[in-house]
Amino acid sequence: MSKTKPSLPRGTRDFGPEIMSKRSFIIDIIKKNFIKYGFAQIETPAMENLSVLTGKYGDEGDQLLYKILNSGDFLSKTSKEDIEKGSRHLTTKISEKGLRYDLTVPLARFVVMNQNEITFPFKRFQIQPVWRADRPQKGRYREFYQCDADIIGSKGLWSEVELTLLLTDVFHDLRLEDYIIKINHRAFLFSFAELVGLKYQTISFCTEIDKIDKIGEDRVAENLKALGANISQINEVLSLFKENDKGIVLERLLNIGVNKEVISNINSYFEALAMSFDKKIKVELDLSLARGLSYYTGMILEVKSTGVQMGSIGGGGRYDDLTGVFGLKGISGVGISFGLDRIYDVMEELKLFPEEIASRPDVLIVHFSEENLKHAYRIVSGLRDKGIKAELYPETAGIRKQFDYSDKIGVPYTLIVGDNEMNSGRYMLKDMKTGNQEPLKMDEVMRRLKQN
RNA sequence: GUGGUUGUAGCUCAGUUGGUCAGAGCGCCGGAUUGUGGUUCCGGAGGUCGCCGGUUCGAGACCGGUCUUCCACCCCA
Repeated sequence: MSKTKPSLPRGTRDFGPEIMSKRSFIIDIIKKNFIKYGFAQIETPAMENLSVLTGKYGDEGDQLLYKILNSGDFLSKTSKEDIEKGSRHLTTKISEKGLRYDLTVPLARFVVMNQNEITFPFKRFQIQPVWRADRPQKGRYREFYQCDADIIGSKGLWSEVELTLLLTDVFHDLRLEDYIIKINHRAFLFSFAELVGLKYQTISFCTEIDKIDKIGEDRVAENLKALGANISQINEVLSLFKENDKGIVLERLLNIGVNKEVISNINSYFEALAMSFDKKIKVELDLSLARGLSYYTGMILEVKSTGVQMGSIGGGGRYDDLTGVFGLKGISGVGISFGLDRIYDVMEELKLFPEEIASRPDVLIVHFSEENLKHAYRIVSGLRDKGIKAELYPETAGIRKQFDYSDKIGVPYTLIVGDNEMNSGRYMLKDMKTGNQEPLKMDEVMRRLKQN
C-alpha cells in the first residue's frame, strides 16, 4: 500500500477544538437572535440539481459553481460530438448536480416545493456551509458558512426595519462594535444608469460604481465615459454620492426622476430606525453601494467592518420575484446573511473573543494510586449528576503530571483524592488560580462548584 | 479563470555570492520534585529544507513543473 501525504483541498480548513469553540460562540449568538426574532430553522442538502443552481448567479456565478460528476460511467451518455462542442456543453452531459452556492436559491426552491405547507409570511433561518470555486484569499474561502434569515411573502417595510434591528442585536451581542451597515436601493442605481445614458448597461454601470472607494472617482468616471456615458451627468451622480444631508439627497433623487414611492419608502425606513429602540443603529445610506446578487430588486444592504480590512461580513436585500424562476409568481422576500468565517476573522484580529468560551470542565479530579482512582469513580459521577462538568484523570500518574495537565486545560478547580481524603471523608478542593486549597466534605465541594 | 507572491522542526523565524547551514527561540517529552501545577535548572525527541524533475563535482539556496499561502483583477460572505 502506498502512503499518501494527507492534504486538504485549497480554500478549505479543519477546525480544531479552540477554533470550534469560537465558531460556536458566534453561531450560538446568531441563532439565539434568529429565534428571538421569530425565525424558524430549516436545512437543505449540500447538493442541488444543477437545473436549480445554474443561471441564478450570472455567468460569473455559474463559473464558480462546483459541479458533481455523475456516478458510475459518466461517459456512457456522451458522444464524440459532445466533446467537440466544448466543456460547457459537455458539463451538461456528465454532471447534473452541484454544491450549493448560497442559501437563498435553495430557499426559493424550498418555498416553491413546500408552498402548500408554508404559512406566509414565512420567516426561516438557515446556518449551513456553501461552496464557491473562487480563488482563495484572506477572508475568502471555497467552503464557508452563511447564516441567513429571510422573510418570504411580505412586502411591508417593517421587514427591512426588523432585519436591521436583528443585525444590530447580533453584532451587539458579539461585542463587535466597529461596523457599518450600508444600504442602497436598486431603483436608485437604475435611475443613475438611465441618467448617464447607460439604461441598457446597468450591470456594467453598477460594477464601475462599486469600485469608487477602490480606484477613485476619476477613474470610475473615465471608465463610465468609455462605456458611453454622458460626462456631465456622471459628475452629477458622483456629486450626489458625496452629499451628506439625507434630506437634500432624497430631494435630488426625486429631481432626477427616481420613483417617488421608493424615496418615501427609504425615508420611512430611516424614520422607523430613528424611533427609540434603545439601540445604537449604525445604518448609512450609500448611493454607491452596488453589490449584491443579481436577484435583488429593492433595498440592498451590506455590513462592513470598520476595524479590519476585510470584505463585507454580511449582506442582504429585497428580491421581489425570487421564486418566479421556479414558477411561483408574486412572492416578495427580504433577507440578510452573516458571513460566519469573516466575522470570525474580524473578531480574531480584533481579539474580541471572550477568554472563558473554551470548553473545559469545572473541576478535575487528581489522585495518587489505583485505589484512589477507583474511589474517585463514584465522586466524578456524583458531581456530574449535580450538573457539574467534572473530569477524572484517567490513569495513575505522578501528581505533578496531573497538575500540569490541569494547567494545560485551564480547569479552575482540582479535587484531590488521596489516602488522607479517603480516610477523613474530606476532599482537598484546590483553586488553581490562587493555589489555595481546603479540605471539604463532599456536599460542600458540590456547593462551591455549583457557585461557579 | 489571468498575473504576481509565499513555503525551512508542532509554532514564529535565522540561514550571507550554490561548498561542515540543517539552526535559534517558544512549545513538546523526561528528570531534579512518588501529596501539589504555573518559576527555575538539567537532559531528550522532531525536519529526505512543500512535492517532482533539471543544471552542477556539489542545491535549502539556481532553473522548470506542481501543490499551498497571500495579493491584484473578477466577483463576493
